[in-house]
Order: sequence, then structure tokens, then C-alpha cells
Amino acid sequence: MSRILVTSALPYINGVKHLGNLVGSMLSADVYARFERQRGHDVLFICATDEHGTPAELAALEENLPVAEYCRRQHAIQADVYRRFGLSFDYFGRSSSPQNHELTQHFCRRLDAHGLIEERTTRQVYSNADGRFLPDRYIVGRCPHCGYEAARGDQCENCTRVLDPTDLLEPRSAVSGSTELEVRETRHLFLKLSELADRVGEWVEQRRDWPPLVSSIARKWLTEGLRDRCITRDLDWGVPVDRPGFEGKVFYVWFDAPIEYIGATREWADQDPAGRDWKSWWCAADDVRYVQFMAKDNVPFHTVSFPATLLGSGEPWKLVDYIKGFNWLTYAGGKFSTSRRRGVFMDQALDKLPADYWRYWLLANAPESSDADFTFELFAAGVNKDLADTYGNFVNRLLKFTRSRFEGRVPVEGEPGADERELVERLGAGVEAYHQHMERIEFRKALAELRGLWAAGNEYLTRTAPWKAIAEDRDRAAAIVRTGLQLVRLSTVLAWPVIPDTAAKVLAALGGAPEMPPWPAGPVAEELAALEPGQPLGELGILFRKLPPEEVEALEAEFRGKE
RNA sequence: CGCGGGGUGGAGCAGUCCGGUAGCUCGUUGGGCUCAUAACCCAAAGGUCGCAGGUUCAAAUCCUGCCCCCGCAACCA
Repeated sequence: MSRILVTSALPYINGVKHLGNLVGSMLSADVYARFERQRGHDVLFICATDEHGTPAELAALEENLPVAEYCRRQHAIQADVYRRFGLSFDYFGRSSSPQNHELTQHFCRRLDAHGLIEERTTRQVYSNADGRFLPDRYIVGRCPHCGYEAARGDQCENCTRVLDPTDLLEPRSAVSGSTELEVRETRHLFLKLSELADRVGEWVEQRRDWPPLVSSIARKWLTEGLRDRCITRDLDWGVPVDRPGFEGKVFYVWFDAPIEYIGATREWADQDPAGRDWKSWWCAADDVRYVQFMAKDNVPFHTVSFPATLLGSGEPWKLVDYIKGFNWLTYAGGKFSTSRRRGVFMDQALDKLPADYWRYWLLANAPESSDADFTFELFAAGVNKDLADTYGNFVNRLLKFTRSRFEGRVPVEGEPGADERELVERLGAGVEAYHQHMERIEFRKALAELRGLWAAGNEYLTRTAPWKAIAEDRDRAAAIVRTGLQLVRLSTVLAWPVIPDTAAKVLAALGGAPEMPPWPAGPVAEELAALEPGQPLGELGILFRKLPPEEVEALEAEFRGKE
């Protein structure tokens, strides 16, 4: 048994996340965590809300709430929707926790002790009307290049040119619209990434097994040269900078957010100090395998910035071993957009269908090698074909037949024959391939293999035709039905990380216990003998319903978005 | 010349590193079978592998140039 630390990129506090956020980090991490737990490993799966930064403050302002209260409420909302989606975090923390405050300040002190922190004076735009400094993107004005009226201080959306806020003509605050802006000098802390570049580069070069998406992004940042980075901000909400002359300033959200992986582990341990040891996962933890999940926009921060923080501390912190990066899930050819509410959000998804429908489709179509598109048409096609017609039908036809011809019990009579030996061979290869794909975290391939196992079950039934056999040889029919039921169990155990709720239902109907089923590590022939002959079977309704064309159209219309 | 990813039958993808008759899943058409939310079997249609050049006996695969789509560009998180 080994110890595996799994973290998902932290969802930002600002509102319920959409399906793209879900598949690109939390859901993928969940399936991997569940798989490794099934394998018998000691898994710690950590996630948290990322709560600092200007968007959170502005959202709180809009809702007329103190920002701490806003975050408390949003955290509860997100925790609830993740629970309903079956995300099995061992702990879901908050980057605003006291534990994270302490760790963030600790890292800054350590970096400072090694000469990697430098005070510099910078010039920032201050809005008198808003009483605050404004990040570049919250300053709008006319683009000096193309004349676009609503250009942002960081970039003009119209001509795509990168801007400096001071370039803008007639600049005003995006928050209040006020034009009373001035440039003020302010002291900030910089992390001297330039001095850490060699150590980070050396470390990245040793990570030979990372996927190309991840390595290429990391190398690009390193070869372009790391610039020293400002890690503090003139804001109220965040981790205070505990340094003379920095009263009223906080750390930049990208400095404290990844540290919350450690912070949340500490929050988890603090709930049971006698039984849990956070340091054993993070300090000199050479026996721990650490796997991170994130979308590609997050990769630079996890391959460069955060490792730089850890390495620069001079302490033996655990660095990531493997990073699974994802491309984007698009919505009907365009972007999912949180601000425009374009796309399908997690709470809306659950209002329409149970979590397992979404979980299966998102993983079977995960944006692994390139961006992937979500449309309700594609979604319905996948759900109907794979979940309803292939898996659902396989389970249903066996249970119904068992009920009508074998009194609803696992048949006792008959011995395996040539058909069963052939099936065992087919399954042996399939189970092994599925296992390999899951271990390598290649979800599209894994789920194609899983679907193949379900199809193999249907093929076996059609070939052996127990509904015919029962007329002349009841023992033979009994052996076939028993084998079929055994395969239902086996393929359901394998599907558990992906569709946990459905799997639990099916396994319960087969007389299984409600908790996590262990991975079928034995030879397939033995795994196909797990169900006790004579075992009574429970009732199972339709596992997955099909989505008819009318419903697909209705969903498309409902989620068209407000453009 | 900013950087990264992608461009393969109607849809989604594998194959590209290590050249050798273009493959998988879904969909479509025809036939068979029928325990089941109909699966399964057989057959068929459908591709100038983004474009152009080059290397080679042979290129989706190697080289050069170009085009298109998506994303990122470090003070948005």
C-alpha cells in the first residue's frame, strides 16, 4: 500500500462552477482518487475554495455583504453542490483559513531568510471614488490603437493589443465609473523568481513522464526566463503581510492559493489531531506520490511559481510528482462563461439529471488531447448509447430474466463451458487495459474500454441465448445467467469511480455492501465467482433513462444563454 | 515572425516519436435475430489524412513554407 496525495485546482469562490471547470480538475481528481482507494492505497484527496482577490471583493460589494460573509456563504453553496456531484474530497477547505494565513506568512519569512524577497516601489492606479487601488482589468477606457470604447487596462478586447492602464484614453473605474483616478506609488514584495529559475528548471527537467501539454507549457515559461513577481497587493481581503510598513496589505491570491493545498491538509488534520498528521503528507514525504489535476491555464503556476515557493523555502516540502493537465471544454463551439452565465453550471446540471449521467459523459469526452465540445446533442447521444442501451440494458435484461425464470436468485446449477472460457479471456484483456488507462489517467481511453466490457456482456448473452437454452437444458441456462450476473457485478465494480451512485445501487441489488467495492485484482475467473449462488437479488428499476430528441431540443433552448 | 494545443470518412477520436495496403466508436443504409430501456451478428455506403513543395522504392507519419481553429500572454483568477 502506498500513500497518494491528490489535489484538484482550487475553484474560485465566485459562484457555482460550470461543467468545464468540473471536468478539468475536480471530477477528474475524484475519479482518480476513487480508483486508487479501490486499489487499496492510502489516498488523501484535498480541495478548497480560493477566496481572495478583487473579484470576490466586488461580488460581495454587489450583494451588499461583508466579503468574509460572502465567502462563507459561497463556500457552503459550493461544498453542497460538490457533495451532490459525488466528489469525494477527504477535506474541502478554504484559502481564507487561519491555517493558510500562518503557512503563507511562514513561506514568505523563509523565502526572505534566503534572500529571495525584495521590497520594491511600484506605481498603481488608485481610484478616489472607490477608495482603493484597481487592478488593470478594472480600469476601462478608449483604446489608443483602435478607438474601442470599452478597452480594459490589461488588454483591448477589440484589437487584442496588450495595454498598460496608463495607455487608455479617458480612463475610468470599471467598478464605479469614476474618472477620478491617479497613479500612486506603493511598496510591494517581489519574489525573486529569476534567482530560482535554475533550480526550478532542473527540477522540471527531471519530470520526464509529464504529459506533453504540461511539460511544454512549463518549459516555455522557463526558457523565456522567469521574471521576479510581485506577491502582495493593496487590498483588505487576504492574508495580511506581517512586515513593518506593510500594514493594510495582503498577499497576492496566486501566492497564497497553492499554499492552501498544504493549508487544507492542516485544516483536515486539525479536526482530529490525535489521528491525523498533516506533516507526514507534506514534509520529507518521499513515500508519498503527489498528483495534481488542473486545466491548462493553471499549469504555469503549478510547474513554476508554486514549486519555486517550495524550493526557495529551503525546507523539504513535498513537490508534485505528476500533473494531469486538461484542455478546455467548450460549450456549443464557444466559451463557457461564468460572467455571462453561458453554458451549463453544476447546480443546473443536477436539476436536470443525476450526477452519474454528467460524470460519465464528461469523462468519456474529457478534453485530454485537445479542446472538446459540449452540446446537448452529443451529451444525449453518449448517454443514450453507452449508459442506457449498453450498460443499463445489459443489467436490466439479466435481472429481468433471472426474476422471471430463476425466482430472482443467482442460479446454482450448471458448470462453465467453452463460451465462458472465451468470455474470461476477453475480459482478462479488457480489465487489464482499463486498469492501465486508469493508472495513466487517460480517461477517454479508459471509458472506451469500460464500455467495451459492457458490450462484451451483451455479446455473450446474445451468443449463448439463455432464453433458448432454458427450453432444452436448464442447467446450461443457469450457468449462463449466473456468469452474466457475475459480469454485471465485475463491470459495475470497475465503473464505481466513474458512476458511484449507480454502481452502489446495482451492487446493493446484487446483495453487496454499501461501501466502496475493492478493485478486482484477482484473475477474472475468480472474480466471476464472487456472487454467491442462491443469493436473492433486489429490484432495480431503469438505471439510466434515454433522452428523447424533444428533450434535447428543450434543453438546448433553455441553455442558449443570454448573449 | 510572442507561446502552446489542434486540423484524419456525417460526428468524436486513435495512429505521427521508431515511414510500409487508412483504423476505432457513434451515426446512416440493407438483411438476420429478439430475453431486454432492444442488444447482438452479417453486409454496404462514405476519407485528395488542412494546403503546397521536398526527401524516399514507399509519407497521415520525416523536412521546408503556408493557411485555418482554440487557448494563453505572467497586475483576471
